[in-house]
Amino acid sequence: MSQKTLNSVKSCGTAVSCQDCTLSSLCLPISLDGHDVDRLDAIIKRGRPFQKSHTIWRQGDDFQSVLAIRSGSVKSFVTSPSGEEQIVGFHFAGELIGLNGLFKKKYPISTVALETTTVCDIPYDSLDALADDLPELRDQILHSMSQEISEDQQMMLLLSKKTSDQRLATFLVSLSERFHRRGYSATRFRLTMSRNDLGNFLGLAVETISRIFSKFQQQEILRFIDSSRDIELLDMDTLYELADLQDSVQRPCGSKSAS
Amino acid sequence: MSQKTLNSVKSCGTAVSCQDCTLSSLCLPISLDGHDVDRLDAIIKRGRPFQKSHTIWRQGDDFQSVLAIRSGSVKSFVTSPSGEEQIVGFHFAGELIGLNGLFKKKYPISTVALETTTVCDIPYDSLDALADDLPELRDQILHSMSQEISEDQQMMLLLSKKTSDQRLATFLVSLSERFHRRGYSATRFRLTMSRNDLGNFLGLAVETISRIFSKFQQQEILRFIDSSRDIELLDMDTLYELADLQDSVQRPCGSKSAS
DNA sequence: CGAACTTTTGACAGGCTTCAAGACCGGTGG
DNA sequence: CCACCGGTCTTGAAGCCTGTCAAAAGTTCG
Repeated sequence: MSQKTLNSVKSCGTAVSCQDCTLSSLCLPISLDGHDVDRLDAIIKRGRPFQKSHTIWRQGDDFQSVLAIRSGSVKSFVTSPSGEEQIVGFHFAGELIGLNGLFKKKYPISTVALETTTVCDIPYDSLDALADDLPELRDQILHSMSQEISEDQQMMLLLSKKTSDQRLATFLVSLSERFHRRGYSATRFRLTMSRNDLGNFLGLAVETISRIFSKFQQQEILRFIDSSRDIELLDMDTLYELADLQDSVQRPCGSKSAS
Repeated sequence: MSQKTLNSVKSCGTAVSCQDCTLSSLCLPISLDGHDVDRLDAIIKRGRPFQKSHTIWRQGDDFQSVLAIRSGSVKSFVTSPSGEEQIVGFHFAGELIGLNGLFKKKYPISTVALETTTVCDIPYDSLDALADDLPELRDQILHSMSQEISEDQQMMLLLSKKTSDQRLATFLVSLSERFHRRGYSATRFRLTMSRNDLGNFLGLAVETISRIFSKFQQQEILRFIDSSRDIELLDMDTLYELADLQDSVQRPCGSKSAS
């Protein structure tokens, strides 16, 4: 295994500083000079890991801080008054969560750990004060929120217009690109969420997810390795064709067969 | 008609200033003192109205400005590579559009006028410069984007989990609250979008929309006045029950029958 | 007043959900 | 080490909600 595997954030013990953190270029890719990083470093708290299924915050909780995920993964969901839940996103190492709580000072969504997950805690008060002085940080926050809006709108298109096959293909391709961008394999990774979560997120029944995975395996579009959670994507061309995705960045693995 | 009607923005000729505009409290509800309003006023351009079906900007166009809608209404949609369109929002007088273009400096969605529509044009360069000095304006922008995220996530829940009846009820209740908040009638308004647009937005076929409207009329939940675009909501209780909405603000018209 | 478009209504079909049952998996304790 | 147990995942059969196709009725506007 020459590829680094997920969830192995190098030397991220409680004592490590932002400057030394392997995620620094991911979680806050802003052009802070040494002094600024120190200031950010000073306000960040590093707590103990969250266990699988732990609720990190609940919809309606008072907004306290933004979290940078250092390892592990989480799901975020909204709950309707009648109790129906809709997963609106999965987040992995190197991603920032909780930003949209700063409007109304309450978290608008619940967030739960999908596996053992470690985070950096950035208390809002300090972040707010720091942002006043740092235009780059403000831009970074705007950037994150803007991107979230675009992603959510792509999800609306998916939920409104795509067939079940296309939905699953879109999801896999998106995950693939996301992992690739962070330096992990684009074709082989672990699905840390259950089939249930996947179905919920994609607007499909669990059984449908399962059936499509079976079909995709038959068609040799993908395969599972050992468990039903470790996946290898075999036919990216077909997946991309099905996904009909906005060219987010660029196809990570090879060019399309013809072009 | 004691109620003011939609699209009648009092004395909003090309010469009116922000200070005198009847929308000022809506489009930029920020605590600017007189001097600041003058500065904002100076950078705003008031163009001629857009005609129905006019494309205000297209997905991928260079980001130039944010628009405040003074009268009329628009639809915004994303387009997938294969050409499928998904309407992601409708916007009415007093609302700000185009904000999420400031990430990537391109508009991520297309926007088209649903009827004759007038706007105030706020060029980005000047807005950006102004925002540097005005924390309130920055907060307002963050606030808008944060709200958009929450709304989009509610739409994901709708598209993923709700039946066609619930979707239409949710839409009507949302519109009702939106109009009410802006001082218009909560029970009687004009649907400026076509059944087609409505179906597209709600993830349903045009025919389904039409059928549900017919059913709702039979059940005396609503009725149409003169045309198929002018609607009156008769049974808000049933609509709210169907909608299963997050208590956005508060029921505008009367309390629920029991409580 | 007619052409083009929007809206409505009906009949039918299909994709996905629901219901049900069995297989598989991971963790625990004897 | 292996049997057991709860949960997850898979697979099959049946049914329903909504989409599709088709045509008529209504609306808009030159």
